[in-house]
Amino acid sequence: MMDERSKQVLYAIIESYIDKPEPIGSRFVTKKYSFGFSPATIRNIMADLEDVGLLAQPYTSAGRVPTDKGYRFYVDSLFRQGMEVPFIPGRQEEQPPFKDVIDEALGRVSRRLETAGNDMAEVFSEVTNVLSMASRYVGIVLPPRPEKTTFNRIDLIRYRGEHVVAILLTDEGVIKNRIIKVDPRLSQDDLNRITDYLNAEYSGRTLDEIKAALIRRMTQEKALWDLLISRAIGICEEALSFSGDEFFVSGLYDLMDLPDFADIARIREMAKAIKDKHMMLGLLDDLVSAEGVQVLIGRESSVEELKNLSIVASTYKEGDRPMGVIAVIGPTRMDYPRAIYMVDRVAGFITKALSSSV
Amino acid sequence: MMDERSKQVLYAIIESYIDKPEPIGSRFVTKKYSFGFSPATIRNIMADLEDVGLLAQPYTSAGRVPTDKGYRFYVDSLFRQGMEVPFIPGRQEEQPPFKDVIDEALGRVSRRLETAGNDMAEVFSEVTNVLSMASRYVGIVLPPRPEKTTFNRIDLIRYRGEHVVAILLTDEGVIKNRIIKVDPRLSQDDLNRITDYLNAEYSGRTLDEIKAALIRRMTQEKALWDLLISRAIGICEEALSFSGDEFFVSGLYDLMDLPDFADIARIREMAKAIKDKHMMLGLLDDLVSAEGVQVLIGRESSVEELKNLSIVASTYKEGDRPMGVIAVIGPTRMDYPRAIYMVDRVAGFITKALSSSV
DNA sequence: TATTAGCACTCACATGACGAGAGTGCTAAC
DNA sequence: GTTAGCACTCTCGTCATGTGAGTGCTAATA
Repeated sequence: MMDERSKQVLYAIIESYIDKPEPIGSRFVTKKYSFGFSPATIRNIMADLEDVGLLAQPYTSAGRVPTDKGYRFYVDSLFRQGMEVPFIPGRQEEQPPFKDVIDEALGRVSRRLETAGNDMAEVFSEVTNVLSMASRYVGIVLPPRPEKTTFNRIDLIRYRGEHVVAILLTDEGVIKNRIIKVDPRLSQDDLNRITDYLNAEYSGRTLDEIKAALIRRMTQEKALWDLLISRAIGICEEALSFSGDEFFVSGLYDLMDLPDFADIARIREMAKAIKDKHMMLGLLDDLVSAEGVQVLIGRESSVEELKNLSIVASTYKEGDRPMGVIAVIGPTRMDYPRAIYMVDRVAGFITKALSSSV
Repeated sequence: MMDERSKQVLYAIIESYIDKPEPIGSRFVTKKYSFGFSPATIRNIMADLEDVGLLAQPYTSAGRVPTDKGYRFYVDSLFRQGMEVPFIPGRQEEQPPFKDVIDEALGRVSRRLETAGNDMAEVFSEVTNVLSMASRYVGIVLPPRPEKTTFNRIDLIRYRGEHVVAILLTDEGVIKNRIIKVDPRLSQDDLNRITDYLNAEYSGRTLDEIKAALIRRMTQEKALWDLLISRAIGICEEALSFSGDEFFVSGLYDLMDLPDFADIARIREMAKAIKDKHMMLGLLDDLVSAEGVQVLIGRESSVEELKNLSIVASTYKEGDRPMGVIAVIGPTRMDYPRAIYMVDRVAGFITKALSSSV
């Protein structure tokens, strides 16, 4: 096991490197902190840390740089210490208090939303901005997977001849509309009867369940039911079929200002990775079941494009059901305490918004 | 006035430069085309073209590069010739026929939309992608300014206690929903009466007109009207108040692959410019009234951030009313014939989609 | 035994010199 | 009016060189 001193040196290097992405030398460490040792001693410690794979040298006789494993060690220690930044002798606390930033931003959002009455689409979009602003990295918010949401009601409105607009409301405040074609002979009365039926039948169940139920019905008893209901089922089927592969992203451009993305190849790689909705969804979807804030550092995600990026994610819930995921993406050299705090706060905010709106 | 030969040399240089953004030398021109003159003669012509400001030299004794004015000359000649690319002796026609690209893409979109029944939000999103793919630059689509759209009907649906969801349908297929707070004592019957009233009163008028009418009423006769109607007006007011400062953008990342954005500063500048919704809206909004395809080259837009970018834009219409704008943004060194063609086609497509859906 | 001073060594990076190459402008000949 | 010829200019890549930051190792020190 590593002794306390080695850890402190590791943390010092990580923090310094996060602050400025240049290889950290032994002399620098002694100057910035007050370990009470000479550079030579620090050098020995650094060599040891390199041996265990927590630090790396970009080239012989340069300063040291944290490895993914080093960040992992640091983050794990953060979690063990209840997110308190570890002690390092002589550290200057120059950090502006980032906790106020998010308080203020979320306060503004909730005030703004009061008038809008918790339209969740608004919430998600606003909150994505807040997340990226506050973390200074890319903010991502996955709205509730449509299938997990709870059917509140559906309405059908005649629209231009043979179309109806199906408006689907869920308990979570998510609203979907779809234009679908229907038999032009259906009157608004017919439509009303259909919606009455659907609302009575399915209210309070998740869209997942409803889909399953619909399929069962359509196969089992297809000829038996009366025309209206079979139509209702068809319409409902159509209304429930949306892709659900959308999510909110914000802050991509600000990320470009980081020195980590000084060369164009990196920017492109990053943009490509984040644009890859499919991969992103797969990755974040896996986290929906997890508890608390999750951190994926560089190669840990085993996605080649993300090798230089870290993800800090958390689920938000409705009651005790996890509904969706929010995340911050930034360079592996990320201000983890800040990012973790932001993600946690924002996830809490959404959870609260969801429960208060029921 | 310039003689034919000078023009051809200008066009040759512009086309060559568009093909590959490196200063074009006299020798190169004689090799690639067959003017039948020696490099020395071409040099003389080039010097003349530089004198009138159509070409520029990055540094003494480098090849020539087109200026904004040069592109403008080229584009104007395109317009004069009905978009036919000008004649240049000995040009190889190696261009793959780009007209097929867009045909194919738009075909796919319309097939896809048939089932979805012309949900305009879908149309705009799809079409933005097509535009950026086909042009290979950034595609931008401004949906109809909400105020210009025509009220079709409004529906109010009770939702969780004191909220109602207001669903606003326009003739243009644009659907807006807003959650608004209402007096909880209003029954669904009351709501129905309100919508009946609003639908009867305002159907077929533009949201602009309606807003004006609402304001007139609210001030003029506020106490006189019965409670329900005053409520109806209040709700309608709320339902009509949305920002409308959103637009669709696609293809920003592909733009980064262009050699024009080889250095990071340019990318950042570009991203910033395009992200600046306010500026963008202002710029494009001005074009709504214009006829046909508009081209803004570099500094012509008099927006500092756009000095290296060109915009090719066109309005789409509903009937003869211009509803919104689409545009392609790329480097001033843009394949103008292609971009103009794409913008024109896509604008036509949207116009058709709008009219066929009425 | 842990720490440190001293020192030789390594490597990236900035600087400047240099030559090759592309392209020009000009002049004189065609 | 056109072109060949030529001197000239400027960029860019390469190479040599020096500097500085930082290391690892060894021997001296507390």
